[in-house]
Amino acid sequence: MTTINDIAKRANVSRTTVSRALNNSGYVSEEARKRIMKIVEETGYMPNQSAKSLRTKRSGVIGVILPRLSTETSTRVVNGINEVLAKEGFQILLTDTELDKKKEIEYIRLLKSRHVDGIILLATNVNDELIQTIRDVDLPFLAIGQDLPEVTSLVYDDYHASADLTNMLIHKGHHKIAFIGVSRDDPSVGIMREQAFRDVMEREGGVIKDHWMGTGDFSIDSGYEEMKKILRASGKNRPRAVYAVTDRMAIGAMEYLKEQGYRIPEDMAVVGIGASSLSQYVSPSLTTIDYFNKKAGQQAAELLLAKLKNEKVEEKFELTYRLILRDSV
Amino acid sequence: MTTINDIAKRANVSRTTVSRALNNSGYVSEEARKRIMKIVEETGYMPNQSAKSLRTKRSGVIGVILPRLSTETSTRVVNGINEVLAKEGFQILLTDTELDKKKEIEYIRLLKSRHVDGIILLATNVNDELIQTIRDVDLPFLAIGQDLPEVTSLVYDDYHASADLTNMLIHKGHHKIAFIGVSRDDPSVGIMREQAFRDVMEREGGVIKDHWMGTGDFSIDSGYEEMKKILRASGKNRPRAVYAVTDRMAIGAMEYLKEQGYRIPEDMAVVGIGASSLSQYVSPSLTTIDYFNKKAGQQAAELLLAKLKNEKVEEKFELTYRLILRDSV
DNA sequence: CTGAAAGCGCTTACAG
DNA sequence: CTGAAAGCGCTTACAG
Repeated sequence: MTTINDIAKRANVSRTTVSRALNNSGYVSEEARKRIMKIVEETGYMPNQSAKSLRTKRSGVIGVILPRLSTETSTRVVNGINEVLAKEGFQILLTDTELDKKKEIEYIRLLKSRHVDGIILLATNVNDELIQTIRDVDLPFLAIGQDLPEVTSLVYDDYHASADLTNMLIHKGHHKIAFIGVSRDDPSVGIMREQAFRDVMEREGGVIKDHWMGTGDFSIDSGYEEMKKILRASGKNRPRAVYAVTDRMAIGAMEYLKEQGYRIPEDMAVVGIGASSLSQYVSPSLTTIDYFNKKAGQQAAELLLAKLKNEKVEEKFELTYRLILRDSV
Repeated sequence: MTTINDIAKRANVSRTTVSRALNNSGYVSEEARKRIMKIVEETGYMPNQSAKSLRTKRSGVIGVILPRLSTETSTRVVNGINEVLAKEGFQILLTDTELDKKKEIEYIRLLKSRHVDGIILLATNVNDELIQTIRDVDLPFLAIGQDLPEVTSLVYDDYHASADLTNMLIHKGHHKIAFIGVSRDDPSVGIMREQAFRDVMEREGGVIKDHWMGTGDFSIDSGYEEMKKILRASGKNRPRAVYAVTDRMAIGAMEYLKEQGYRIPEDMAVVGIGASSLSQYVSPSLTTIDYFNKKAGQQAAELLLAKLKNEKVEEKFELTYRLILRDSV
């Protein structure tokens, strides 16, 4: 492997000068610069980033922590992050917690030791140890999806999105709405979306029944199972709509309903959140909410870059959303 | 940031000993080890990976080069890679070429300069400069999806998969089959799948017409457009089935067909390749081929790990596939 | 405009 | 069992 010393020798200058030429720092005579660049070209020399990083304390790498690598939401966000970061010459070091909270903390530390310049976390929960760890590593940090105290956070407007969706259902004439949520460990999805649902239902005179409330785990299967449970527990008095807090669960619910011969939306309306590509092509197409995940990723990357440049950045950002009315309602 | 020197000082030993304790290399008295580990715990010390990597020439990072971050295929493969690698303590440095061939080469070099221990490339084409670059960087290397000469390659069995699919169509009574392929720059998808189609059609007495052959770009839209073109060019003599080389294009084709009032599969059968989740939930569900992408990623990671351990590894691996018969045929 | 020297935080022969 | 020293490949005051 060619090093800066090899280049220096061949160009008859010190490695100091090579470094300056390469980084456009300080004065280098045009002559020397040309000689150096020519040799760099010829040899295909690339500076050793570990050495550089050891010296400068910057690595050109941003750590990204995902709850799951294989969901469309994650992919879109990472896509947005990467688009912005790649343009600035940054690379992404990717980690996947597989929804294990311990790993979130572990990876934050690990990324620090790998000298990443900053971290973006797609957050799924909020807890003290997490906050503490983020404070400890003292790196430019950005959270997406949850409001982490004292951490720059980009949050989806879960409350209003959920409220809008519920309202829409009610104004379409549905007062009996089943709800498939997720664990309350996830404040954004598990608490905010449910709270908005309850608030609107109460305000608008909707009917909430305990056995119409299910709790899934984000998977299509869990949507299917919860729908089954809800219908079985309902007897004659059935809901006329079901609101699942994610598209995948909504699609699972639809599967069960179709199997049981329900017509959607005539017998039962279905809505989800996420605007997955699945939601568009499933039949009937699913009414859902688009959170513009890619844009969230882009914005997160831009904010992180601003932080790297020591620009002042606000602590909280609320993202926009859009209701997509389709055939399932 | 705590360094090995801080730990050494506090433990009253040299940093040599700390290093030995941390890496379980050489002798360290039980006493010293305990003292060191306690302090490591307390301080949450993590070795600086840049320094380590500079010294040892290993980084614990594997570079992954994707053609597109936002496709299900890529995601599944990366998922498989990550599952295996994370277990062994490796991280993934992710790069996305956005289907730009130049970037493939650029990123290989870049990853080398970042001291990755190995590279996995989801290959989309084969060209001399690429092969040359791979040879130049001289790193443990693995290609998935294309057969790269002299590079360890994991390839899908595109020929037989495509042949099986075509055969199945013919045995269902379809002799007039339209085909939506992609550019021949991509040998696996653009050449092999088409070749098998042509071979089987010829052998089995199928009807191939030039204006029934379209070329898309992997996108849903292109499937839609190619289907439109094909039907418009066909006049009265229409195909009775369409084989798109990817699920997304097949789904685009389905969209157009449905819009035009075709019944699927009665008026027109549709098949794709990829076993995307879309293919399962679209209506009617799409007959397709499952390439077990996640498993491919796992196997790639395992082979790379074997190479890192200097184990001998064969040069070519053919992956298996599975035909999934569903309602679109 | 240029270079010698120090130092980033590790590991690893080598010597004891 | 332990430590001093060298060195990985860079950058950056400092001096000229």
